[in-house]
Amino acid sequence: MTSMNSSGLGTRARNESMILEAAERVFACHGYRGASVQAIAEAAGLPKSNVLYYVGSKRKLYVALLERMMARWNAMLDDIGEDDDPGEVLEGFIRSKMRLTRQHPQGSRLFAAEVLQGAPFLQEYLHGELREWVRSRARVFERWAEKGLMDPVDPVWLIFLIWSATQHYADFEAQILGITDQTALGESDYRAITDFLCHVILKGCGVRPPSDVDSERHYQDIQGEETT
Amino acid sequence: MTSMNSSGLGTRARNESMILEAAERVFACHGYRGASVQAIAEAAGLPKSNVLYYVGSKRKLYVALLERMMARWNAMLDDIGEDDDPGEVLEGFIRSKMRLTRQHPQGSRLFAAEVLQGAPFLQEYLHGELREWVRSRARVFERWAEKGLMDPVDPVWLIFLIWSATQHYADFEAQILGITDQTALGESDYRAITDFLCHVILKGCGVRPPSDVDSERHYQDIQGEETT
DNA sequence: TGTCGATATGACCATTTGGTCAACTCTGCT
DNA sequence: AGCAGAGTTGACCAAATGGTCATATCGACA
Repeated sequence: MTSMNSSGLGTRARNESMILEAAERVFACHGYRGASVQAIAEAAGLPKSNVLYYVGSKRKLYVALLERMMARWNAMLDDIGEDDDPGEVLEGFIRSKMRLTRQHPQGSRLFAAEVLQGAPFLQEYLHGELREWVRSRARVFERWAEKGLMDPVDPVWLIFLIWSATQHYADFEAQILGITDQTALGESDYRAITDFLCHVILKGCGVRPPSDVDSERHYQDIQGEETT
Repeated sequence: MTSMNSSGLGTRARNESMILEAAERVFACHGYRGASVQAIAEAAGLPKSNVLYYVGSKRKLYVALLERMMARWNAMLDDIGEDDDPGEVLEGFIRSKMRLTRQHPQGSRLFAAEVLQGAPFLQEYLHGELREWVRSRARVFERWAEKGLMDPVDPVWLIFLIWSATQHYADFEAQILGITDQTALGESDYRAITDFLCHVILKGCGVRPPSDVDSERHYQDIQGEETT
């Protein structure tokens, strides 16, 4: 029987998750080089030696965090076909990405920091899995455009537009809070932003929005006017 | 007469600009903490002591770079009024921001890294100048919406959308190159991306595009279809 | 030629870096 | 009680960190 303490997790599991959480914050803030094991240890409330005992090395810790974030991202992706409804698919993509950003802001920033330094640890992933995913989507978008279901925009840039617009609310949170004079973005902010992005992007590439009244009542006041 | 060498600049001016250029690269890549004076010195091809002789300290160098970038940003901003044409203003904004991103990718990344770590050196700027600039724009956008010249979208989020979509092509260049399997984004890429963003964003918030045939022939094939 | 300020740089310093290691405690089992 | 393995941690290391300083060289002008 593996020992269990009051928290319900084994010692190893509990400490490792504390370390991962703390490390995600520190790496997201200062990048790989700028983060020190000492700072991570302090953020986790453990001595440096203990951190290294669990994770082995700074590099292994960093890679583990990146892999966790990529796993979250992959878990979000569902497959699509050219017979699906463009509006539903695009809106679903925007909403999923926004949810990911909201639920894992530190992970999103960690990813941003990694890409900022040239993605030395993610080359393989970017050139492999992710590229294939983007291409498969792009093909479907092109078919939709041929069918007249959306404007003939470059699908890859459309994906990047969605990526950037959603990613922004994690990576540039400090800028947004500074400009809007808030201390945090609340649930209502995220809902409104998501609705805004769905409205502008779908309309902007000529996609008819999905007309599901049952789900979460998407557009509210913004929707309805079609340039009269 | 201040001495002039073969390059036409004084020794000080020449070395300082070399150091600034090198430092921008290194800071953009690794952030403030992750960048070392040694690395900057090597990138500039000078001994570390010489770098510190010119710039005083790592912190002063970093602040100088941020200020230079903010100056570039400020230089880009032109004032607008509610009588201006929404399409022209929005498109001008997108094109200006895209040009800034293209001409100073390292500076853009430097800014991103600074905001990622919570913008400790830019709090004042974000809460002051930049906030007022955003607010003044927002007021004009709202008037346009009241006049029926655009959809009643939240103007602040619209500004952030433009910011993120353009900023993305500097900050996430590694990701874009990885996915599109290129080694660099060329002039034609930037032109096409800019046109794409203008198309989607203007159309997405219900703004009639400016009809200037004379300027640089903006939309080309993409334009013309209005959801038929 | 000598002088003076700007430029250049190696030697050096205290501190911090990632990482190792031996010693220690704790916990469960026989 | 005694043993074993997991967990814990301070001491320690070589390397790198930001920064100082004394010294040396340069170019222009007297």
